[in-house]
Amino acid sequence: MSWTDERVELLKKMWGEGQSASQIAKELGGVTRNAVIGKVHRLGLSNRTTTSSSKPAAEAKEKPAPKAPAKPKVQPKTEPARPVTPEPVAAEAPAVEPKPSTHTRKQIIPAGQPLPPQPSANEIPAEALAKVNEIEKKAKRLTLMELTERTCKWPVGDPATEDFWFCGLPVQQGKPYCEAHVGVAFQPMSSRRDRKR
DNA sequence: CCCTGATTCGC
DNA sequence: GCGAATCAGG
Repeated sequence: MSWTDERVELLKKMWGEGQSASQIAKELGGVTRNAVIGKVHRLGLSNRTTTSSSKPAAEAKEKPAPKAPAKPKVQPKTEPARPVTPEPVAAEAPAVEPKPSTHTRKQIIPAGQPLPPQPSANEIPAEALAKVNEIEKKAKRLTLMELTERTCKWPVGDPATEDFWFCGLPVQQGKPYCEAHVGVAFQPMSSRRDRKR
C-alpha cells in the first residue's frame, strides 16, 4: 500500500480528530501504526492534544514566528499552574459544598440491572457521570459476543430490551472498563475531596 | 502486559 | 519517502 492522496487525507482527518496511530492504521489497512506515525511526522503534523505522556516542553526550542517579536518572558516555573486561590487552608470545608452541577441527570440506571461494582447508592462525582454520558455516545455498542479482553464491559440499557449494549471502548489497562466507566465503577470510597480543575 | 507517540536508520 | 525496530512513557 502506498500513501495515496485519499489515504493521506484520511490520515490527516483522523489524526486531527485525535485518533490514535493504531486506530488510523487499522482503518487504513495495509499499514502499521509505525507507518502512520512515520507519515504523520513527515507530513509535519505531529503534536496535538495527546492522550498521554510525550514531551511536555523541556525544549525551549522556540520557533520564532514570522512576525513574533521575541518575548523575553522568563518564566521562573515551567508550570503555568493554576492560580490557586490564596486561601488560608483552614480546616475542612464548612460542610455544604457548592453544587454547581445542573441536576439534569437522566436515569441511566433503569432497574433490575446486574450492574458492575457500583458504589452503592453513593454519590458519584457529577463530573464522572458527565464523562460517562459523553463517552456513551461514542460507545462501540458491542454485543456480549463482541466483547474482548480489551473492550469495556460496561453494560448500558436494559438487558431485556433491544436497547442494550456494552460500551466497548478501549479498556483501562487491567480494568474491565474504559477510563470513563472505571471512573464511576471504582470509587475509592472516600474521594470526596476537592476536584482538580 | 497493553497502549501511546517519537526517533532512528537501512532500504 | 518509507516504515520496522527501537525507544520512552503511562
